[in-house]
Amino acid sequence: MPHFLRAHIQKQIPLSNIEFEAIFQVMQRRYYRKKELLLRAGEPGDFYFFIIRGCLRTYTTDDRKHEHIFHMAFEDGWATDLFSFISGDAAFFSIEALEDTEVLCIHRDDYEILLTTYPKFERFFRLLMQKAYVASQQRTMDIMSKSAEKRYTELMRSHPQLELRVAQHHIASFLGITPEALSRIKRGLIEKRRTSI
Amino acid sequence: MPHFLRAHIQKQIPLSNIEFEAIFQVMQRRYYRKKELLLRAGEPGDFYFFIIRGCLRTYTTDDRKHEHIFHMAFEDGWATDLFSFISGDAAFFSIEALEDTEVLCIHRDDYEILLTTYPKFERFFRLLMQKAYVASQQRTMDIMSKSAEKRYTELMRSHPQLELRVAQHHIASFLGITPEALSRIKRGLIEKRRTSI
DNA sequence: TTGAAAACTTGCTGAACATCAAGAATTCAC
DNA sequence: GTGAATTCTTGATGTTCAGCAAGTTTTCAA
Repeated sequence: MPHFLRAHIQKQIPLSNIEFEAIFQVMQRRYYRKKELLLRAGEPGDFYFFIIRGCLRTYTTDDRKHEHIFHMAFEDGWATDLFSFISGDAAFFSIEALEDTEVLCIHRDDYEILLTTYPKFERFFRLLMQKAYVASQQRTMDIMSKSAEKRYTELMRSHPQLELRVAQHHIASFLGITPEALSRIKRGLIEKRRTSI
Repeated sequence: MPHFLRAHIQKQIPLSNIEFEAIFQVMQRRYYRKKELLLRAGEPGDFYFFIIRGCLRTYTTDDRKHEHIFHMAFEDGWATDLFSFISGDAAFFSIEALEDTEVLCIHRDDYEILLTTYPKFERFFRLLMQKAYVASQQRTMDIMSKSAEKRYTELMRSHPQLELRVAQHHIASFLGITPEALSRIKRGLIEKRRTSI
């Protein structure tokens, strides 16, 4: 599996063998079963997870026991509670495997050492953070300015594989609506298509 | 004004004179009048703005001509359309001065050169991105899981200075609601306090 | 394979907030 | 200082989506 990580990093920056060895040595390989938690809200989120195979959801549970999915990640993606990862404080998010999932994970301490030792990784993670921040911005603005139906159709267009791999109530949670609302939106879209043909 | 920027950076990382000179040399000082645009959506966002004095709002205008504020920044804060800044593509956000504002701004090209030349700045901006991303995460989750009233009271608690410097309809837009809705929320809170005393 | 659990759908009702319109208060430019 | 523009408030009404309950379909584990 090392080559997956290497290929992933080299999409952003060139990497020498020495540098790759440095990161690969501190990344632990782990396996999680479907429905298993990688992180429980309230506990410290000590690891940054890189997904080799499978799927993770990052979510919160509010005071009314309702879950809200912030992020879903697949192969070649990353997941963590970033606040907890950088501070060591209690995590706000939980992370759950939506499929049997294989990850490489790096501990906060190793991350700090790696980045101060190798400027290349400082650069790599700066680029990663920039992209994640841009994606989060876009998500915030979508929720503020677009209807649930529009968010759903755009998500299906940009990530058609989601429907195949993720339960509908998780997609609803990611969109910020209830499963019932999503069910009705889908019916509405089918109606629309039927009457316009 | 150099010392403002230097103090700001040194909150995160130590800085030599040479390094500070390197960044200060490529940061242009600019002044904007209240209501003036620093960036217009659709044009490329070539600069990253550091605020010395004043206040900026970063917002979008949707297809129904409604504005949605993504971010407000004050002294010691940064503002840009990050996607446009890193890609050179058309900006999604506009940026407007809410007060007479004085900034130091760095051009995309200088930013790239600075970060590849000085790993310290790679680190500084990595830390800046991390914090911005965490804040954006929190904002997304607040909008998804909290009522407008709760978001308002929490915002006033965490940023009491906002009410003094920013028009109420801008606060409403930042909260993701209409000015009318915020006006009613405020009345409701006063009612609550009155009846509970 | 089958029974239980989970996921999805549907109808009904309600809450939160948007929209529109109009008046009151405040701010701003000259 | 004064009129115009902007901002804030309030009321009436509408839309979107949440909440709840019950039925159906699908998935999963023994």
